[in-house]
Formats: sequence, C-alpha cells, structure tokens
Amino acid sequence: MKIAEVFLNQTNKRIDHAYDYRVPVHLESVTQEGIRVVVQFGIGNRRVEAFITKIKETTDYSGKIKEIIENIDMEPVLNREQIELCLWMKTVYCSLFYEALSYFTMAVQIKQEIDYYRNYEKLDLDLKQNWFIEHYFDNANEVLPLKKVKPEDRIILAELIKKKAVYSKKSWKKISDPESRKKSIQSSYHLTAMGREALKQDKKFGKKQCELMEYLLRSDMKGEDLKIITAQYKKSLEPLIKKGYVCVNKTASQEQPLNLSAAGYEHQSVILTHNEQRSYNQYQALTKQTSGVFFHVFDAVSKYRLFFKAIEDQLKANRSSVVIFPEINMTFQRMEMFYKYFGNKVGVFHGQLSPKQRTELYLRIRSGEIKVIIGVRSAVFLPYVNLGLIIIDDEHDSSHNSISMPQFHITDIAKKASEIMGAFYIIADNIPRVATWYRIEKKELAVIQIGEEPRFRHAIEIIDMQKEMHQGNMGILSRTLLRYLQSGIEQKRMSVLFINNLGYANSILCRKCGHVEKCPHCGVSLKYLNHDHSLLCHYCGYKKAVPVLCSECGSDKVRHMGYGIDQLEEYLKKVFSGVRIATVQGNMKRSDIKKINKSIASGEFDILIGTQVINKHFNLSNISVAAAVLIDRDLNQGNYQASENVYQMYSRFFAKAMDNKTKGVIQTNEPENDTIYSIKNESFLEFYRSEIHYRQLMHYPPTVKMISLSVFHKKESEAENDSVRLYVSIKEELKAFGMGQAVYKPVRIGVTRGGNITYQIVIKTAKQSVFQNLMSKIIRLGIIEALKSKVSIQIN
DNA sequence: AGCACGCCGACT
DNA sequence: GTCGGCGTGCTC
Repeated sequence: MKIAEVFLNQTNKRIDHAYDYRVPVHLESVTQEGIRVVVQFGIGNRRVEAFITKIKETTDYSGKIKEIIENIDMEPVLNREQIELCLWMKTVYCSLFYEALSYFTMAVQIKQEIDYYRNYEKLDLDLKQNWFIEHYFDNANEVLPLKKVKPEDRIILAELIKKKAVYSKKSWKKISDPESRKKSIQSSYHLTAMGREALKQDKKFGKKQCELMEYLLRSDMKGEDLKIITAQYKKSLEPLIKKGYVCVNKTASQEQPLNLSAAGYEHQSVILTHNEQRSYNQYQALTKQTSGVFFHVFDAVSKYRLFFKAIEDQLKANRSSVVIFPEINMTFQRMEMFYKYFGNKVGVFHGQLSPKQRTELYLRIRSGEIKVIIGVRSAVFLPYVNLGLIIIDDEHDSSHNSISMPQFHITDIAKKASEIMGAFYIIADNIPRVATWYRIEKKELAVIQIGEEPRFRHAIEIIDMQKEMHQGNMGILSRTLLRYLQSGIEQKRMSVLFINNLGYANSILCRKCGHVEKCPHCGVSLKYLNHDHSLLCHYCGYKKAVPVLCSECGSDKVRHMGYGIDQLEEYLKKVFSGVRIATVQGNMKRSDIKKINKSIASGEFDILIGTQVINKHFNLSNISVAAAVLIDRDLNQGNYQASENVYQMYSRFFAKAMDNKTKGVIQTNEPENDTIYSIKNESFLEFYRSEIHYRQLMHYPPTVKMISLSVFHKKESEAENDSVRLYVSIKEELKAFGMGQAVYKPVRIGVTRGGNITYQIVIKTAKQSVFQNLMSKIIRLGIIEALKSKVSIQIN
C-alpha cells in the first residue's frame, strides 16, 4: 500500500503540516512526488487541493487515513530538489507551504472552479429559490458552473446551499495548456496619412478623438495603451477607423516563438583578456573548494565576459545556468549578448510573459532543451535539469527582495538552492551590500575583484546648509552650487541634481518650535500640495488648509520642510531665467527614457533633475556639476538600513555622473555624518567599517538575525491588543530558552495604504534555530491563528 | 425540554 | 476555511 504525504492548499498556519493519504490502486501509476492532487479533508470531506511531497509505504499516523480522490497533474511540477527547497523556505520564512509553492508553480498555474448540482429531494423552497432552480437547472443541465450564475442571483444560491437543495463541487483546471494553441489576435492602431492631414487641418473631432489622434501621431499603439486616455477608447476610435483616419493592424501576438532573437546566431566562443583570464582561474579554483563567490566589479564589460565564460563551461559539462537580474525590461541589449553566445539554449523569464509563454518555457527547461536562463528573481524556481551555476547580478538592487510572503532575499535562496542542487553561485556587484561584505569578512564567502579599482578620486564638496542659512541664504541651493550651475550654463555643459523626493514639499514645519503638522487620524505628517495650498494625508485622505500660525506655539514662522522636485524646478526657473530643465522621476516608459537620453546627448538641457531613476536608465557624460540637493531626508528614513541605502544610492550617482572634470556637491544639514564622508571619499571600506561598528553596537543585522512580526488590523485597539498578546506569548516562550530579553515590545509603525494599523514586534537573536523552534511552538499553540489581526513575518 | 447562538477545536 | 460538539441562556 502506498501512502502519500501531502500539504494542503489552505491558509491556516496551524494545520499547515504534512498529512498522510492513501493512494488508491487505480491512481498508483500517476501518483508521485511533486504532483498536485485533490483530497477529501475535514469532517465534511470537502475537496481540497494538495501537493504530494513524499511517497512512502507506511504511516505513523494512528487515526483513520483517507484516500486521494484524483490527480490534477499528470507529471510532477516540482522535482525532488525543488520540493526540498520549498520545504526549507516554509520553515525558514515561517510561511505556509502553499505560499512557498506558489513561486515554483508560477509557470504551471491551476485555477479552482466551482460547479453546482441540485438535490432532487423535495424541500420547501420559497418563490425566488424555486425560480432559481427552474431557471438555472433545466432538464438538460445537471451541472451549473459558478461563472454562469449572475452576481445578483448568488444570494439565492447561497440560501439554496444552506437548505441543502444545491451542493457544490470544486475542480481544478490548468490555466495554460500549451497543447491547445488558440491564436489570440492583437490589434494595433496606426494613424494614416489622411488622419495626419485631417489633424493638421484641425477638422472637427471630439475631445477624446483629438487626444487619441495626438497620441497615435507619436507612434502606433495597442488597445491596451489607448486605455490610458479613455477606457472606452473604442467608441471614439470606431468612427475614425470608418473614415479612414486610423487603420488597424492585426497580428497573432502570442504565436511568436519564445526566443525569436536566437534565430540567426551562431554560437560564439568567449575570449578573455589576460586580466580576465586571471580572474577566471581564481574562479575555477574556487568552484573546486567552495560553493559561492562574490565578484567585486570595477569593470562591467569584464564581468559579463566572465559570466559568459562560466556559462560556457557549464554547457560543456552539460549543466544549466541561471542569471538573475533585478529587472528584465531594461536588459534587452544584454539578452542580445546571451543569444550571441548561446543561441537557442537561452530562455528569458520575466513577469511580462503570458501564462502560455511561461508554461512553454517551463517545459523546455524541464526537458533540458533550454540550459541558459536569464530572468528576474522568480526564475530561480524553475525546474532546471542539472543546475550548475546561479548568477546574481547587481545584488544590492532592492528588486532582489520579494515583497509577498515568504519574504526572502534572492541571495539566501540562491545559496540554499546551490547547496541542494550541487551548483555554484556568483554574486556580482560594484558596491556590495553590508550583509554580503560581512560574510566576506567572516570568511564565509570568497571574493574576486573584477577589473582595476579606479585610482583617481572625484572632487566632491560637502556643503553645510545650516551655515548657509545662518549666513542669510534661505534658498534650496547653496551659493557654491548656484555658482557652479551658472558656470555650467555658460559653458553649455549639463548639470545633474539628485533629489529623492517627489512633489512640491514633504510637509510643513514651524521653524520656531519644530512642530510638524500631522494627520489627526493617522499620525503621519501631512504632505503639502502646491496647487491649492493645502495639506493632505497620504493614507486617509484628510485635507486641511495650511495654517497661517503654528498650531502649537502660535508663531508665524511656518515653513515648508523637504523640497520636492517640483519646488526645485520652480526655484531654478526663478533663479536662472530661460534655463532648460529636464525632470525624471518614477516609473518611466522606455520610449520616454529614450527620448530624454536623445535630448541629453544633443545638449538640449542645462539642468537635469531626478530621483534615483537617474542611476538606472540615463546616459550621462561631460557633466558640469553633480549635486545631491537633499541628502538628510534619506538618512533619516528611520530604519537601520537607511545609511546603507544612502551610501549605495549616492555613491552610484556620483560614480555615474562624474568624470575628472565634474564638480560634485553634497548639501546637508549634518556635515559631520560618517556616511556622507564616506560618499565624499568614495570609500566603501570606510563606510562599511563605521556601519558594521554601528550595527554591532545596536544589534542589527547582519551581526544578529532580526525577525520582525508585523501585526495588522483595521481597528487601532485590536491591532494594539493583538500585538501585546503576541509579544507576551513570544516572551514567555523565549524565557524557556533563557532569552526573554531577545524580544522587543510592540512598536506602532503606522498605517498601511490599505488602512491597516500596523504594530511590529522585533526579535533579535544570534541563533536562528532558536527562532525556528520558538515559531513552530507558537504556531502549534495556535497563538497567531487566535488573533484577529493578520501577522506577517520578515527575516533579516 | 427545546432551541438558537456562539465559541472552540479538529482536520490524515 | 468549515464542520460538528458543546455550553449558555432564553422561551415555552
């Protein structure tokens, strides 16, 4: 008799453990580890989706064992190594099994469907209920899918289920079956010559029609894109198509082969320079001794060549490789290179793939046809055959952190995955994370320097804005910076201003008593809106006029605090008349980025103002002055990683924007800050030493493990109560380990965008195993489940 | 006694 | 989540 160990697709942490089910004889041939099945669960024997993690001959469970009802998959969706990794993630991140599993099944998703059947016994039903039966269950239809029930009739359906006149049955279907290739047609719209002429002549069009045509004038658009103008774009567009002003091009979009660009490429072999070869020899030696290495990158070109060489060697040994980039939409040029070297063995995995494309890629990886994958963090969970190498590029990038449960950092997953699969991992970055360098210092991770560290130092000045203010300059920019900008404008060389704050101003504060206007409901500082001179709460929408006098001390010295991009732009236009300014911020379209880059190259701007997006997508050269306008706000983010973020962000900015002729400026109210000094000195090691000292002192990661439990509830009192309850339980349990002081009292964090009050409990410990014991006990006792609030766990 | 309701705990 | 058990308390 075969027994299957399964985990159920359900959301209760307390019962999220392995259950034994008997494999019925007729399913023995298809039932294996790694497939999804349907089982009966609970007193009502309801049908529940489950995942088989293990097949065994006997069971330790003394109670009655039920049978598996049916299988959903024909073949395993996870291999043995992936199951192990998934189970490890569940324990380490205290997540549900199915939360961890969801990362592995992204390319082979199934969806639940509910069908209803009627009970033919006679029951007393009211008029409406009888009507429902008559209407939906005519004699031909025994099965009623939920989809067919109109939303307004679902209340009646619920009544019928309660009366047991109707019962439901769940089933699961594959979302994308690559076997059933339906051609999906995508329309793109094009403004005809006639349309262009008509637009020029200012013929009479509707308001929306004009907007649509203006939009199409720039380039052809898909229906999706036009939705930005109006959701009902078709209504306005249809008459235009009829008159011949706009034409439609229909293409079968999904039918494109996955790796189109691979066509026509011959496999090239990688040729290294002398220095690269030396680094590669070091790497090869390390692959025999350890399981991972950090590439400290000073030369990006060499880095890529080493990646290619390493992948090439993996292919020679018939092993697969995966390269993880922070985001894929900006890496098309890089992909080109991969195709050049590895042709049709390359696959690209990212969020914009359709379900069908994902499944196709998944199957081709599983079959071993694709051996080189470039992708975003979730690509690490694909079913590789014989994985030999995991590469993580730009490791500092925050996109490598997952935001949904379980919250992991890709490096931790790569480390464990390589351990399970016998692969090697490379972490590459030009400025390392503090956590990574800590491992290097502790000799847990080897390091290889790629390229030469540049010897010259840029000239970066720190300017004390307090002093500036005392000397009578109340403006946003210091006199030094203004002078530099002026000379840049005269020399027709562009300047770049880095400001990490959108909008006009952050909030307003009283210069006399320091009082900041806050939201009476949420306690967060109110954001200043320029257009109607009011204050707005980000979270609850509370709005009020800016007070003339300080509501605390009555002084009239109420001022803006924190300048935003908009205010800086306004200010610059006032100071330099006729100045040509470009602003870049937030999520920009690829086309917009291209356009701005083109304008920059042709010298159309005097000053570029931007947030951290400057670091990513813009080409800067021959810059007159590169300045950090407002560094303090970033330094005072209020989390322990603030300094690290600031160091990463601003070092990258100066490294990117400056050459040896560029002047660098950092404006600050805190000129003695160590982080600012390290940015000025461009010394990572200097920064690292002071930062690690601080973290050791304060017991922050990476010197200790830090576990944060966030408690969310819509009601303030519930969130507070629950967080205290959880805190007390954790403290009690920790006392058993003699570690009662490792947990800190709940702290009110604030309000989430969804309006949930958040409290946070922090546990700091040197030993993560203690935490895992603790959590499994807390979960067994059902303490979290007993709370009304939602709890999420982050581990650093 | 009969029931309605809400809480609790088990679920292989 | 979802079901039944069980205790409480209300009504007849």
